[in-house]
Amino acid sequence: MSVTPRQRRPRADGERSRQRILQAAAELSTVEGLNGLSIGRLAEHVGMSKSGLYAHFRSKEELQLATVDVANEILTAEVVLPALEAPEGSQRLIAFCDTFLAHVERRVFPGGCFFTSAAAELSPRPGPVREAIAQGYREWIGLLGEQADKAKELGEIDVRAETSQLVFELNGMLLAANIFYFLFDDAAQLERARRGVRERILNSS
Amino acid sequence: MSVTPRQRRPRADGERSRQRILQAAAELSTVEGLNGLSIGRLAEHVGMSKSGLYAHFRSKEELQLATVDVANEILTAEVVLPALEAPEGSQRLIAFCDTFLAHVERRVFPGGCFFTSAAAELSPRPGPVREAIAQGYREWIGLLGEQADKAKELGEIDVRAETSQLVFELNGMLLAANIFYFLFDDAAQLERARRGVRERILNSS
DNA sequence: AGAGAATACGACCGATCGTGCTACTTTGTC
DNA sequence: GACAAAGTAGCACGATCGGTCGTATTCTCT
Repeated sequence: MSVTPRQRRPRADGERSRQRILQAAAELSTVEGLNGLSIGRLAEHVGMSKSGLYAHFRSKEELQLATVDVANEILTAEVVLPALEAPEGSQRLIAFCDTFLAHVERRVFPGGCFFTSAAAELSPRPGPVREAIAQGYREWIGLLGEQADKAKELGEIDVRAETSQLVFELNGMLLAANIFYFLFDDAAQLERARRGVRERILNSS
Repeated sequence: MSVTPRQRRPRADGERSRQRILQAAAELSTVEGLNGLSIGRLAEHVGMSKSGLYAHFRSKEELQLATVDVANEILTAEVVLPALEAPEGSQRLIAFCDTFLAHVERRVFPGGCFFTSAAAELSPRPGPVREAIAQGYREWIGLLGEQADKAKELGEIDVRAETSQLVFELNGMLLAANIFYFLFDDAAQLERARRGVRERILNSS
């Protein structure tokens, strides 16, 4: 029969180290890239030895997958949760976009949205890490879609508007704002997204 | 006084090699990344030795800058020129977007638009290479802006519409289509962009 | 308090990184 | 046809890559 693998409880200090590592990995990889970030530099950055790092992750890929997970948690805390204060429907839809752009501007990640840079880097490279990124993006798209549908129910936007199309366009503005904000070092890009989001939603009503 | 350095013409075969190298570099870097692409793999891919490759470029950065240049030329040939057949104004504006999306779908670059992936990778990394990418993008944005302005003159779109805002949103759709097309392996993303572009322009009239 | 797992380290592995140097072949110019 | 420059390969360098191993320390559970 299947045996319970008798997993050992991790130690408290180990869990703290693990978290420090993953936090740093999520931040650094928005600048260096998920693949470009090397174990050595990461270890040095958190003040550990490479081999000490390997006590927590058996391979670089396992580290990358865990990094995607904590990046997701950070995004939830910094972008999703704050937007839940807005009432459901188009207001919350706008709030999601605003909190997203705010987290870019506040440099929660030094190189912009983690999923944006990871998706751009890994989208042409099939494998488990790309799948994890894709899954994260699907959830985000789902969140936006939910509120778009809710907005239809509430009569805030036309029921004939196609949700997937609307969400695609909103996401496009967020993507462009994120990349061009850093490429041109120009905050006006964020402002254009904020304005575009509002007009696009208003135009669907 | 200053002496004319009596430069010799480069050899024809050398120029051919150089071109082969840069063509391969432009293609490979959309998958591996401009930084992730190593001299060794590139040399192997074009069937040369690393040192043979290095006769053409004094450093990796010089290779990257030259790669941006040829990528620009490829984009001009594959995206810009074909769109010039469309009449100026909103039609050519749409044509630019269509030929862009077509070049993504036709896999002119195996990992999607060169400038998109390069911008995502290098936008948080200041330096000459990022500046070259930014300059390339400025030219592209300029092209779109020209046609938007022309469309205003022709009365095809409302003169009160802000060109920079319109171009930003169009570009966002192209960006999103490019990345999500590869991330989700889903051609519907391209279709959404084609539709979104048309509706966005129509909505400005 | 003692046992044993979890954590962390330093040393080390083979491979590959970007980059020089040297030598040989090929080619354009006078 | 001579000669210099351009092109290419071979080889080697110091650094770093992802990863392993043996060992010492520290926490946690009984």
